[in-house]
Amino acid sequence: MATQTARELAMEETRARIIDVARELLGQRPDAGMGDVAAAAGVVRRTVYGHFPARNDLVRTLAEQAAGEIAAVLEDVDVAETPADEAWARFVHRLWPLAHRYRVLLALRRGEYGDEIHELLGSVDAMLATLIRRGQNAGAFGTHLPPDALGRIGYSAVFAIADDRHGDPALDVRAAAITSLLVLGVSAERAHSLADTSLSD
Amino acid sequence: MATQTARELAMEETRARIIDVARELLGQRPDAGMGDVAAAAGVVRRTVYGHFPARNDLVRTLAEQAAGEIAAVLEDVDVAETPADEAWARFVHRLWPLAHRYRVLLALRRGEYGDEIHELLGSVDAMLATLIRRGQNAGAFGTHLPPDALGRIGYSAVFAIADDRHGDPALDVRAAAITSLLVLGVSAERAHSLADTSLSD
DNA sequence: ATGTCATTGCACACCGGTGTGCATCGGAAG
DNA sequence: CTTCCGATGCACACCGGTGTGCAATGACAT
Repeated sequence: MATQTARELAMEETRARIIDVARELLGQRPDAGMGDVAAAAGVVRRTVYGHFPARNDLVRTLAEQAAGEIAAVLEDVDVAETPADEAWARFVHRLWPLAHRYRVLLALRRGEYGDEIHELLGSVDAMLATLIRRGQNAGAFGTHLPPDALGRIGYSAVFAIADDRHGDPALDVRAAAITSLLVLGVSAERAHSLADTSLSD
Repeated sequence: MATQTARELAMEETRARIIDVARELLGQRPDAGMGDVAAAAGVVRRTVYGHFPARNDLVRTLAEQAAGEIAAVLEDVDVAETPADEAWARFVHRLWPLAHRYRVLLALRRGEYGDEIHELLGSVDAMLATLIRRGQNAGAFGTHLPPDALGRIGYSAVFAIADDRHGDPALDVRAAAITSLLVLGVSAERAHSLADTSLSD
């Protein structure tokens, strides 16, 4: 019902491929140019401009996708019935593949592409802070930092580990879950237990 | 015995001022140009090139200073007699002013200025890993990550907090110490105790 | 007083990335 | 078969930053 003609399909496929390689390429080299993106997508520079009039439009699309996916995961995981620390553990496990997929977020987060785009991540931060606050009120998380900061730091720990480790994914995600839980003030025992039980989820 | 003439002194003063503002400016905006640096130093662009033939020379100087100062602190603090976790707490307290001074390090660390400069930070990483390994062997730190990675992540946590918090320095450094100790697998009680006793040091 | 030399204030050439214009091709749509 | 239209391959202008060249200035050294 949405699209029909093989033409439109092929066009969307091209656009999708551009987005894919851009996410990958800008993740590794945030200052890559439109020419690099085009080459990686097996397309001519001019064609990229056909889909994205300006570089910023491309980046914004990436940011929107990332923020959307992460927000969806967070919303899905942060239900009032589950303890906050368990919700966080689940969050990290489901965030993990995205953390690699959206290495661009590292660049986005530090505002490398301007404020407009940086603010797209704002809603994620807000949701994160809410979860953290809930955990602090329940005594599950520490209060060595206010909720919003604790959320950002815990979140950045996950990305830092994703950026650092490139071994067995199963081992790495476990390390990320444990470490980020420790950041939030969860005890080592509880952190290990959560990381293990969330694996079988 | 080193330098005498007022001329040479004034020149060194100019050079020092350029370095100072460059550290500050590139810390906030890593992509600032030589023109920006010059303007901030109250000098003409051409003069900056007089002291630093290429932009990279300026950045390298900054990186060398930063690596040197941090290595000095680390060497000073990591003595075999003190428990590793206490050494870390002291390290964070003395690193804290530098973390603000050398916000450039954030950019350096992610290799934004090329590999050559990135490697200047290598010795710091190595010293960090040694300290962590000592702590792990003594049971003071966790083993959820290998020593080198744990060192980098703990270190990056400190910088992440420095980047995030800009309130009361005394409170912020305490939060940074506690949080980074938690990352290393130190218990919350011990972390708080270390953060407090290191304050009176 | 004379010379030295860091700094100045231009001038430039160069480069790489951006974004646009336009004629062209070729396959799908009608 | 003709029309449509996305992709191509050029062209180009523009911009901002880099690094250099050089004459002029003026403070300091001798």
